[in-house]
This record gives sequence, C-alpha cells and structure tokens, in this order.
Amino acid sequence: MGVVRWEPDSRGRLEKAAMELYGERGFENTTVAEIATRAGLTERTFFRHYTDKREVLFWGAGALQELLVNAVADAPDGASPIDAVATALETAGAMLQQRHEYARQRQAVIAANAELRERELIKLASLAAAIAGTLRGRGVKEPAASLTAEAGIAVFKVAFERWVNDTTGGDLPLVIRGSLEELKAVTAG
Amino acid sequence: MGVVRWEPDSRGRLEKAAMELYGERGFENTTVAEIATRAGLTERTFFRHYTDKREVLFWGAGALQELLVNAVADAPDGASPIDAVATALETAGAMLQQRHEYARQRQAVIAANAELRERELIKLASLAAAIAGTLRGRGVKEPAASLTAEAGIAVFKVAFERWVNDTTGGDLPLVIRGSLEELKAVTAG
DNA sequence: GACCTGATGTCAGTTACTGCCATCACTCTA
DNA sequence: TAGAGTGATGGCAGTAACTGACATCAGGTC
Repeated sequence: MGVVRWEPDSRGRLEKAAMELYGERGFENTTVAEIATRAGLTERTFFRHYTDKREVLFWGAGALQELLVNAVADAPDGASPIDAVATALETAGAMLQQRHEYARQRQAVIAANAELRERELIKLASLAAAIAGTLRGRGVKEPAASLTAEAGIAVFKVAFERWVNDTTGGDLPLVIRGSLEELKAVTAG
Repeated sequence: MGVVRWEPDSRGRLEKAAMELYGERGFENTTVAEIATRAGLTERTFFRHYTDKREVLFWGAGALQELLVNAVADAPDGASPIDAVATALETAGAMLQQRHEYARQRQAVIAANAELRERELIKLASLAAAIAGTLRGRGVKEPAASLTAEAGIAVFKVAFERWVNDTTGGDLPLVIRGSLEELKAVTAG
C-alpha cells in the first residue's frame, strides 16, 4: 500500500505540539500525554525522542553550540580570544536573527517558567564550557579561557534579551557588538 | 514533662541527612523518603520545609544574596560599579572561606548531578539579577548594570571553582580579586 | 520466503510532589 | 481552669514525570 506506517518527523511534531500547548496554557498545566496526543503519538514515544518534558524546547541548542565552537576554532590566528568569541557570537546571532518571531514566542514560554529557565541556563553554561575548551585548544591558558567564554556568554545573554523583546526586530549581531563594547567600558576600571 | 514533642531544627536535620545520602549514594539514588527517615521525619514534612528535593542544598543562597546586595548597596558613592561588585564578592568570599571543607563536599555533590547544577545556575542568575537591580538603584543605567552584575558572577564562578578544588585552601577573596584582574586584562581589547 | 531492524504501542512500576484532614503538646484568653 | 486556638507534624490518596520489559509490524536484506 502507499499508506505509510507512520507520519514522518515525529520529533518536529512533538516540538510543535509542545510549543503550542506551553504557549496556550503554560508549561506546568500541560502534560506530556497531551503533547503526545496532539502530535498523534503516545507518551512513551515522547520520552524516546526527548529525555524529559523540558528538553523538547532545547533541541536546537546542540546545533548552536556546534556553530559557535566552529566559529571560534576558525577565527584567524592573530585574533584575540575575546574578539574570536565576539565574532562567533555575531555569527550565531545572524542565525537567530532570521527567526525573530519564533525566538520571541519561545523566549516568552521559557521566561514564564522557572524549570525552563534552569534548563536554558545549563545550556548556556554548556556553551561557555565548550567555548572555553576551544579557546584552550587555541593556546589560551586558564583562567583566561574560562573567563573569556563566560564574559562572552554574559554579553550574549544581555544582548539576546534586549533583542528578543524589541518589537522592531533590530539587528542582533549589532546589539551583541554593542554589549561587548559596553562590557569593555564597564570593566575598564 | 521535660520531654519535648519534637526534636528541634528539623530543617537542619533534613539538610544534614540529605548531604550525607547524596554524598554516599548520589542524588539520583536517594529518595526523599530516605532523607526524611534518616532525619526522623516523614516525606510530607520534608516538602513542608523544602519546595523540592534539590532545594535542601541551597537554603543558604538567600543569606548569601542578601549579604551581596547589602555590600553593593553600601559601597561608597565614588566607587565604580565594577569595584562595588568586586568588593561585595570579596566580602562574600570571606564568608565562604571559613567553611572550605563543607563547601568542598557540597560542591562535589552538586557537580556530580545535572539537576543540581541547574539549580545552582539559577541561584547564581538570581544573584546577578539582584545585583543588577541594586546597581540600578545606585544610578547605573542598563545595559551597564546587567553586564557588570553578570561579569561579577562570571568572575565569582571561575574563582570559586578554582578555590574549592584547591586542597591547600588558598584565600578566596584573593582568588576573586585575581580573577577580576584577569577579566579586565582579557576584555581590554 | 524467512529474518532482521527500527519506530512505535502497551503496561506496570517507581518516585517526586500536592491537597486534605487528623493529631496533639503548648499557649492564650475569658 | 476550661476551652479555644496554633503550629509542627503524620497519614493518606491522588497526579504526573519518567523507566524498563515486552509486543507489534511495515519495509528492507539475504
């Protein structure tokens, strides 16, 4: 028969259903069973695709991390660590730039729930650790590598928050660059 | 009768029991019922004192936050934001300094479990938000306030991690000051 | 055509967490 | 001094997140 056994892209359907339900009635008032049903699947299958109820919103984090790490690794040899990181962040920013509305909705869902914020923070910490590792691979010593990475993530956090709440959808790489300059000004004591 | 109805300090007993069990067999392999039993209480009572299984390790965070906020608020008018934060962090560091061994054990438990690391990160984020708010109260504008606070927390994270894994128990305020200097060097592009 | 594989379903079980009601030493008040 | 709170606890039932074990079955392989 031409009838396929399963609809394709279970992961994507689960993610879409989760975003909708979290947005409509909030993370806490949504059960995994409801998400699975809306996606035409069962609860058990949800947990085969995502390790937990939160992870469904963070599938893209891996790709972002890879992008960032590669961008840092590919920075010219002469670049200072902070500039290597800043340029990488701007590259990632350009990526997110293209889906402002989606980013906005997603961030609203995350901001509304402490558990989701926790998950976001550990993803950012993982990003920082990966960047620090890449910097060490470029010969940067500790604690400079970790501090540069953490500073970069701090800049990104502040810039992203400003950008995502800006309805005019300003230029994210520009906001990132501006935040870095501000950090430099603020630490130049 | 002189016999008291309940032993005093349920909270402290629960915290002690939790630290022991998390340390012995890990966070995941410990049930709340076991913690409560070791403390001579019931599971239900555990959840009256702590909102969840993780929070039992983070009771002190509130006091630390208050200490930091007050220290920032009390900084002399002339102090630059970054110096106000740095001095506050050193004060907090002096506090932790006194319980190096406890801090070490606690950090080992937290580092061994992702859920506990998440909780730690959100406590640090809350710290950063509180510091940023205090800086704004001192007239610092955004995004300088948030960036200064985030940079301060980054410095603290890196310094604390170095100090806590240093068996010689070096001077934490000194490590903090050194990390800040390193951050300044690294951002001075 | 028998066999394997991979994505799914079914089901039972554990455990974190919550709401509701009961208990009872101690305290306050009429 | 009796009786009415109060506050910390226990008991118990219920929800929902997550896990392990086993079954199913379309499609590809040899």
